[in-house]
Amino acid sequence: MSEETCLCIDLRGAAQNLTRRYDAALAPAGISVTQFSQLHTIQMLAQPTLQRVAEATGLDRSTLGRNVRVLEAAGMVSMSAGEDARTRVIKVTRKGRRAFQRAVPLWSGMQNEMKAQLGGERYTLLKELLSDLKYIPESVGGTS
Amino acid sequence: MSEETCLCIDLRGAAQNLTRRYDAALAPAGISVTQFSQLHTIQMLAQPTLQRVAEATGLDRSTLGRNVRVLEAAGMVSMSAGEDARTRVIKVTRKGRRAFQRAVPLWSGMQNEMKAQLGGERYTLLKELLSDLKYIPESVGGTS
DNA sequence: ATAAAAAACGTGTATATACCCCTATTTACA
DNA sequence: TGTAAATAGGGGTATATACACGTTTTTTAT
Repeated sequence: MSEETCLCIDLRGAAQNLTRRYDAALAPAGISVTQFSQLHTIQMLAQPTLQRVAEATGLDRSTLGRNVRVLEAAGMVSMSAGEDARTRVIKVTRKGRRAFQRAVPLWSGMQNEMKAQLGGERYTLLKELLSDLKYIPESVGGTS
Repeated sequence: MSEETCLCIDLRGAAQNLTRRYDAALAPAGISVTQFSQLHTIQMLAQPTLQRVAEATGLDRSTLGRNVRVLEAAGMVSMSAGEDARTRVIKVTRKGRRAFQRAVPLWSGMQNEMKAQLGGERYTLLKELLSDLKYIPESVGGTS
């Protein structure tokens, strides 16, 4: 009798739940898991434009812009004009690097906690399944 | 060399992706997947209070209140004072029921699309893993 | 060289979400 | 019974997110 639950809603619920847990774990470093992830991306890309970061994260450009504004207000990143006058280049500040570094072990702790909770094999499986969900097939049913 | 990705961020990405797909699928019925899910919950609970729905969905009460306000503005639900003067009771309107009914086959289509994309066994596995993620263990490492 | 197309960004608007604090009402207890 | 505690909601504030539209700058094609 129990009805089938919505995969999308279940995914969102799990994401919200984990967000709370990760945010709580990172709190001592003064950043959220969103900020942690974005600082990481910006550092990796080395002075990228908003567009680059948006592509790398899969987020909408305007979303990214607003998220980065939060990081900027917190003094974690700074923006400056790029060579291409249309662009603005993002740099992680010293404060941002320090916060990120402090967050790394806390984040690792949470990742390990999740591996422990799910079990290593199931953790790997979940990562794989989530990776599959990133790809939107043109037509799942097939056209022919 | 490839660095480990954040489980939380991966989950959120998948959830955002699926939300887009489900929303697109439900668009002909005039509701989003959020609204679909909430209409379903409200119908199941039969004239519940905000609190009841919040508990059932695992969302914050204030979040629920704001979501329901959107449904109310769309004419999908109506609110009226409950016996307990502190509460407000939510009812799905005829319009809401019609929209929900029209959405059901579209939603089922998406669910099947996801099963097809992942494969039935992996779909089931994913549901199981997501269910596990709903439970926050007091202490994963164990205290004793 | 110029006009059209494309790219990068900002803003407006809207939903989804959470946390905190305040108010009104109900319940429990002493 | 009268007061303290618990419960249900509302509103403020803030982040995360997307889409549509407009502006500026660069590229491309003629």
